Amino acid sequence: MDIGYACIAVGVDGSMGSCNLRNASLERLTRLTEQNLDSLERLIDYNIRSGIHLFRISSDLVPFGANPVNTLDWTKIFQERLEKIGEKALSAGMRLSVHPGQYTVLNSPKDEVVRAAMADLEYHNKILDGLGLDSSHKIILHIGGGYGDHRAAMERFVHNVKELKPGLRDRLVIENDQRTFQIAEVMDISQRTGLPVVFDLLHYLIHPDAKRESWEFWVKEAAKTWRTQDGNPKVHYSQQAPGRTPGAHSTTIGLEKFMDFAEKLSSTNTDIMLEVKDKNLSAVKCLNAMAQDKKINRLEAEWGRYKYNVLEHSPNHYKKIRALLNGKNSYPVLDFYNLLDEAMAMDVTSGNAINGGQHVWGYFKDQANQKEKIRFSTITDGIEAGNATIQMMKSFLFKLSKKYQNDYLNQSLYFYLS
DNA sequence: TGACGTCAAGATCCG
DNA sequence: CGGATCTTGACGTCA
Repeated sequence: MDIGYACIAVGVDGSMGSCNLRNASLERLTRLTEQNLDSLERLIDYNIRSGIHLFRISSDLVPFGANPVNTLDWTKIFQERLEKIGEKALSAGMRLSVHPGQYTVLNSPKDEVVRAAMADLEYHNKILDGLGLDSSHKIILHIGGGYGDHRAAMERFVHNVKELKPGLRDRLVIENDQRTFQIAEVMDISQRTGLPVVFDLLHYLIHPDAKRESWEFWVKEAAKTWRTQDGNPKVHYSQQAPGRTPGAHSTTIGLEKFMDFAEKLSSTNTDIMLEVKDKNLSAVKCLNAMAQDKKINRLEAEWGRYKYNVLEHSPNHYKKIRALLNGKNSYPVLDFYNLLDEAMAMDVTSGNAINGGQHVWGYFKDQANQKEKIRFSTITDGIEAGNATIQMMKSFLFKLSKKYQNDYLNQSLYFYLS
């Protein structure tokens, strides 16, 4: 079982640059694509360092990659680059995927929308082809609109899938959505197209099938649709953000619920793609929860990254977690993350923020110059007086961390989470 | 016609 | 002028 996350990672320079249609010159598109490949490689490197073997590549990799305005032969131009990145991921045992969003509608009654969807699928397929990946690296697609007649809409989907070229079709996987096509309908389309099914748990909970079969049932049924050449079955897992509109993803994954889910899958070789705001952070959390080697150093490494965040949220939790990790022979993964999540959900008071900032300042106070010393005390005084912000303090400390090349702080999440 | 979701570019505001 | 904050863009469907 592999556990992964989508598109971007907290603490990694992996953002995808874009531009608007008006100034999408070929020069700009070339430059952006090159920068985005740099970002992709940094993300892959991070995944390898972190033991993450499942990752979704952002659709923004090539700006306007499916738009006629982009006439770049980018798979040729960046062929070497793509192959190098693909090889790196493959040799680390990584499984990659892409996921066109809600606006890629293959079953539209409008010809031009279908053509655009096909172009978009071609674009996504070119990413995976360019990276040199086989058909176990998937393109996950929703069915599309209902148009007041699901039967006809499903018929159009089945018909249009058959129009796709074989190399692309071999990569395609279909997913249940939270609005229109529930899992039983998607399974029906799978029967008629041979496409494997990604079961999305949260979509199912919001929009279940008419017979209300259990999710355990559907996970098993969906797993049967995956052939050998498709690789391991895959599910999407997310949790509802409390008090937000149904389907909104939670900021982080609650571990008890996740472990209940994952333990029921553990014998099936199913991969779990997390959809959650804190991305890689939850992936590492869930990997640690399911780890075979229950070594405390996993949690200690996490603590090293989170400790100053915890301190600025709650000194009390900071103490509790330190005490928890003193028992060197145990592996209190659930207690650890429960305390961590509880702390991170608390409001940051200015007093606690300054306290946290002063701990971090401790790394620099001997090497800092006079101007920097004055600046730090001006900011901390200013926070109490109301004319400086916690953000100002943290971005100043971030500058110092980079300037003085503090490796321990540079891998900390202190500068990336508020 | 706007809401939906997502991210970053672009625009504007602030001291 | 630099940094923080708001708005826009790109996509298609549906109320």
